[in-house]
Amino acid sequence: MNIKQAAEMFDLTVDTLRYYERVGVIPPVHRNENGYRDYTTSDLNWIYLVKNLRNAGLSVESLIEFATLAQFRETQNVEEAQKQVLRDQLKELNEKLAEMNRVRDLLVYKIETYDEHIAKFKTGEMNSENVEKLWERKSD
Amino acid sequence: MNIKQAAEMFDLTVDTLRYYERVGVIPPVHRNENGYRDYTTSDLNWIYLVKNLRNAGLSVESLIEFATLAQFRETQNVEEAQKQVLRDQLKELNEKLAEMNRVRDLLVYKIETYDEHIAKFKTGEMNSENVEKLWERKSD
DNA sequence: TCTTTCCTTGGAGTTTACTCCAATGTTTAT
DNA sequence: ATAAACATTGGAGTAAACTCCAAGGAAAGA
Repeated sequence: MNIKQAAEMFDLTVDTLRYYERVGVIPPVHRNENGYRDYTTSDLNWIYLVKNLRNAGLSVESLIEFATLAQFRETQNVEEAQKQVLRDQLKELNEKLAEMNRVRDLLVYKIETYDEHIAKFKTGEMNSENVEKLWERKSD
Repeated sequence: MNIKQAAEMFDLTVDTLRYYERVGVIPPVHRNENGYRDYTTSDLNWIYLVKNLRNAGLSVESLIEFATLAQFRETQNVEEAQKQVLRDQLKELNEKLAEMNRVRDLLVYKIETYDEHIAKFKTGEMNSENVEKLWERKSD
């Protein structure tokens, strides 16, 4: 499968796919005689996992760590090392989930109470002067 | 309370606090006779909420939308409009949570099965050539 | 064959969210 | 009174993660 098809498959751009390969988020993809990338099922599986982990908020850097780990550890236990990285990322993810659940509860509380500190804006202390660039509509 | 104390209270820098005010994430803070900011409890409550929502992954842009909404709607129902924005952010948050839960399940599955596409790295297809900048250790 | 559409690379540009700096003024400590 | 430690602003710089571009080669359709 060529790069365009692979990109479409995961709703990524070809640039992103090349970028991921360049920085080491996904392993080097095999090329045909003209140097064109030819994505295998294995490659597509990688991309699928990477896309999911990125969506979940994991950094490109930690995905690179996962992807390159095997090369830089002089260990017999590459598989175990890699599984450990996945476990680390799972732990990260679980922590993020816990934090987000906490914030959701806070938000629910704020909506229910709509308390004084939210009502501050009613006093007109907020104005367009205060807004640097977004919603550029000064005095219309 | 001065800006340094406020920053310390939430483990933010004074620059970040000024930045938030400048772009409209928090309302303008009252100044004393010399133009120094003096944070009220209301301001601190704002900062607390903002910090939490940022931690949960909401963008600065959407926080600005929340903060400035009241000014740009010629509505009597400012409170209702603001509550609606909070509800929208809650919805966003819930969607993110659902997605992250899904990814967590995927990760658990990958760890359990450690399947073929992860094992690809064992073949040595990954090398330092592939790693652009991180872990800069080309043949040491 | 020619035009369109793909592919390659290296490198430059963009966006988001800060983060730092210079120049300058104020408050606090010695 | 003078130094240290605060404060202010406008604007420049930075890191992460793309995103775009130029120059050129390859493949597929009319």
